[in-house]
Amino acid sequence: MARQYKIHTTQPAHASGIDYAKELNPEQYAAVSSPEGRALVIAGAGSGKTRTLTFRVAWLLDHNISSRNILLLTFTNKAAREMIQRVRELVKQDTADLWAGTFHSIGSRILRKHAEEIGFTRSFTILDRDDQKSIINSIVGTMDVKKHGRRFPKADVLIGIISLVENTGKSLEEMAEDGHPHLEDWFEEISTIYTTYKQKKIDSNSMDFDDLLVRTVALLKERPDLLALYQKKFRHILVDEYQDTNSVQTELVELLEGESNSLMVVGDDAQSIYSWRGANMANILKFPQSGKPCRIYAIETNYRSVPEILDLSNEAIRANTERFDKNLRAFRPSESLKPALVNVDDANSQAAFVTQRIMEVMDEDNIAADEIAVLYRAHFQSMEVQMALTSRGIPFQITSGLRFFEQAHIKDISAFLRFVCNRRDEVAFTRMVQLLTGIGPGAADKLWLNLCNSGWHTKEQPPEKFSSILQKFKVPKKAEEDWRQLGYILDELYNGVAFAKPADMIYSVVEGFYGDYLKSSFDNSEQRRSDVDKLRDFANGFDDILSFLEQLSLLSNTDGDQDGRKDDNTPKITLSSIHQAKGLEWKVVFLIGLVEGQFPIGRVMECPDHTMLEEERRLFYVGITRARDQLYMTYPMVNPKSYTGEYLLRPSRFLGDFPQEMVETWNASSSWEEDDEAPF
DNA sequence: GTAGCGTAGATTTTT
DNA sequence: TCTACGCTAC
Repeated sequence: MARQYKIHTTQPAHASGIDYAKELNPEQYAAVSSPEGRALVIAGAGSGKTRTLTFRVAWLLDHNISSRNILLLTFTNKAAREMIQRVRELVKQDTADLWAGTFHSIGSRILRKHAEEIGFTRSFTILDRDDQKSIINSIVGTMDVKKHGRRFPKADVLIGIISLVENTGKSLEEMAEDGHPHLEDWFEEISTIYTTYKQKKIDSNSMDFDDLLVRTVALLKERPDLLALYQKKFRHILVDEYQDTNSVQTELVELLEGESNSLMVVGDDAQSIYSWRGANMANILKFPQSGKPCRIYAIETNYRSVPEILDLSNEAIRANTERFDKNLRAFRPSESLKPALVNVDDANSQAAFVTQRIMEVMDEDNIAADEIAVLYRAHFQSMEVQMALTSRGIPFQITSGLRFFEQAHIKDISAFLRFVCNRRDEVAFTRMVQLLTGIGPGAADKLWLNLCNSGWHTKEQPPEKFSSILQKFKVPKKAEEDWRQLGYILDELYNGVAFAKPADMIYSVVEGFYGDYLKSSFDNSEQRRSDVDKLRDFANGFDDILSFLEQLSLLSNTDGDQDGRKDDNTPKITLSSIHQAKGLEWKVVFLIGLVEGQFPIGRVMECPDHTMLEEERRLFYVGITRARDQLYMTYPMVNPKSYTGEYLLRPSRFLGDFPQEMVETWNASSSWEEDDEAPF
């Protein structure tokens, strides 16, 4: 009898030991194991997009791709960090060589390396919105635009126009032709401001966010040798949230892709919500039509939401015309609990409803506070909810417009550090010296002019001590003592040879000057003081002042809570704009303020075509799909403090996009005895 | 030219 | 609620 001998046909095990076919569903597996070349992954909401991307990185590492040959582009720094973290847990391999981050941070990284070659220094400053604003305002101040009689656009508007020009690659003229109302009347002036602004950035060795993209692209285009270098490096490029890329970002990606590199883009056209920042959904819709062969993978199994919520979201987005047709299938079983459509009297009763329901859900369903979110179109809609939660003592965190790193006191302190590193940083200098009593905008400008005329900052070597430099300049009598003190502080930050450590710099500034300033200038100085201490804690993680400053300007607030302002571990309700909620999920979600004029926001109605309305609808879709188990959609019926005179509100048109039997209607009216206000 | 105070006016979304 | 601006007194 013949002997039975079995040959094991198992594949050679991956170094990581991951069984990909088992860990992933067939849709995900197909994408993860895609061969080299171009690939488009359309991953619906809650379908495990991040999981797919992290496994893709692991897969590459398992197939002998070195981590230094991978570039991972994400929408936020936080997303990049989390993905790297998960990859590291998957494969026990060093991933330090892997480049991962936002387009802006990658751009910044490349530009730092080659700054000298394009007329900047390594220590160039990154300008945030606030910095841009002061530059623009100072330019506008030198022009006389008042005499024309008509109101000249505000700095914010001007920045918006300039940014759109940079991010779309269009010229000002083209923008004007596209019917930008602000541009028509003031074309000459805006054009001058634009040119001056660009020059000012160069003079002050500074770049704004747009420069980080535009200049990177320009550098790679002008320098084929560098381009070849980076193309050789990034054999595999992965891009997350591709639906929210703008044309400059696409250009950068395609440059790096070159002829032979692999490019995988992941996204969901239904979640494209950043067109106001120049994002172009056509980038993902037309990705397969570039002429290069492209594989397309669709991931349509939703693991997040119960069918009742998922079906609603599918219906809600259907009214849009511009989209890949897809239908997400629910993995989870039905809970037979329909999403609630709640009408309330006004914003106050809306807040009362949300608060009361939150307490019930926490109590009865035993759901933790950090599993609950209140989402809205715009931050002002959350005011009443904030107050209601506060008065009931329910802890919440809000990812609001005022971001940690952009608060005045944080920016004041970083102005000192910025100036010491980049002596051409006019914004930092003028901000810093205006903190001194007796020096206002006028004196600050004059001082800067004198400094520039002395030619001091062009002398890189040997650097004189700051105190002796400052001594040469006359300041108003009132400011003389502070001025001397400023010199001493700056000497502590930079002693003529080396920079102090970031945390020590902050200490010097606070002890030497800013601590007293805080006390005398703000009524909530203790709060601000503790923010400053948090900033110092954050700085403790850095040895190098340049990378500290870079992080300071590149981290957004959603990133920041991980680093800068982690205070305690009590679970908290989340209050967030829908934009900032992208990519996140909660068991219970409240979508509030669903009325015409607020959501969709008023101005989209003026727009002749449907593109803006469709984007609002996608935003609504993103909101719905954040919910796992319970969804409450509320709409107030009156707005007593309306500025526009619209007293009666109408429910959002989006609430009519789905069959009404998909939701349960709630009438939440307040009972008088509990109300503070009498009916008369 | 600056500081301090009062009032009107405003609110989309952010790397 | 907060902020940006203009007015007034130094």
